Amino acid sequence: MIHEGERNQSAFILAEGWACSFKQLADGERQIVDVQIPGDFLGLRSILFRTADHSSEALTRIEASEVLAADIFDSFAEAPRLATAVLWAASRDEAMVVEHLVNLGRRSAEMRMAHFLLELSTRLHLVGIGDRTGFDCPLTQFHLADALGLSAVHVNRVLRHLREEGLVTFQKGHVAFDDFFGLVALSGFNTDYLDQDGPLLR
Amino acid sequence: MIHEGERNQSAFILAEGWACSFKQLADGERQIVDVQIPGDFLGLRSILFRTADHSSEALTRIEASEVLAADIFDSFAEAPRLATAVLWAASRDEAMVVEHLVNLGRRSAEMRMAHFLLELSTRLHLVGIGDRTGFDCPLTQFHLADALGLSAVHVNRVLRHLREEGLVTFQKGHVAFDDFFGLVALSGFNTDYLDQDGPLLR
DNA sequence: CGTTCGTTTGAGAAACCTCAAGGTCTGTGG
DNA sequence: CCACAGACCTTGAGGTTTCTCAAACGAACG
Repeated sequence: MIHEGERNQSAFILAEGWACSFKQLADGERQIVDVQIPGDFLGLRSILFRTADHSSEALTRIEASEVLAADIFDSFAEAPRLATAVLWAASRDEAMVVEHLVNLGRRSAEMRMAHFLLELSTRLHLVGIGDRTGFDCPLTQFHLADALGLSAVHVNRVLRHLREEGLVTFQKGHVAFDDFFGLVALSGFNTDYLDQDGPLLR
Repeated sequence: MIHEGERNQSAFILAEGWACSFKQLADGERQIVDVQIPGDFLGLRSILFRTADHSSEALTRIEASEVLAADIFDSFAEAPRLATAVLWAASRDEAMVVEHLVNLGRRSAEMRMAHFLLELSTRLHLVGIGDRTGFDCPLTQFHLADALGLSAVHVNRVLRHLREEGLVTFQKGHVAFDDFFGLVALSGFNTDYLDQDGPLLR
């Protein structure tokens, strides 16, 4: 959908399915920057920049509406509030990346996993998918490894440990929260960076 | 200047000096998200969100001009291109955070350090400070540790090793590149995410 | 019925951390 | 001028986390 280094890319709004954005390193390693779920903007940075600085990939079959760069810029002239709204969306995106940065920089593997699953759950809940008991998740352990800066082997051990501790069970594409608040306590998860109730439109 | 959790914060444009934005964890650990140098926007996210999701701190004596949220939003109505420019600035900001994320997730301590110093050098050069031989830098090893997700002790060892390898010398507030291209090769540094030559204004 | 993809487990190694102790430099008050 | 405090840097020793390599297992699929 979006390829790092290519020019004149489009942005999309994801209507159905999951995708992820990532950066690939020269040695073949990759870092997943964010996961997109229905309702999310996809590739906004790649239209503002001449060349895309990241890649995107579908994780499931997806439905998305293309958003042309020209349409966005034109709309700013007609509806300034829309500019504020788009800026807000970009900022919320950045806030999530920042939280992921904190995750990688200052939390242990288990805290990272707990935090990641809780963020996903919260975001999915906002668009009406899943609940506090769990959610369906198409990510493999390899995806989790690339997102959390871990090896796939270690991801497996971390998941086993969280399961044995009675906190969360991630098997066969389903995340089941066995102790939601235990997970929150473990990870130090705080929804402030997600719970913004929309752009300030005066 | 900006405090996580507080409301109705202002944004600034840094005219002189250095600052950094960071997030503090419950256990006292902190993660530096980004360093701001002259010319950088500071706290844009904290005016779009009702409450600031991060804190900022001055690293030197600084001079900055306050930018009122209302002024920004009002200007969108009068000059739609300004909206595009601000959105572009926010996106460049995000691109840097993304690159830091890759740094923490997929690079070794030495590559992180090399990448970080090269990014700083490149950004400083863009505003006319420092050159390929080095630059003055007010960051302590504690700051580097908080930025790179390492312990201060390990930062010290990494710096020593890079110095012994003849790559870079960071002492007494000055970074001296002993082998600029060796550092670039080590870190896999690529300026694409910084070199955007300004917003696309048609 | 073999292949592929994802998961699971073990064993040993590497990277990084914590604790602890000194060292250097700078500013400050006596 | 000297003693002292505080901030920062440096080094050692030992411990923990996470990685790599290797092997095997199960489910899905042609």
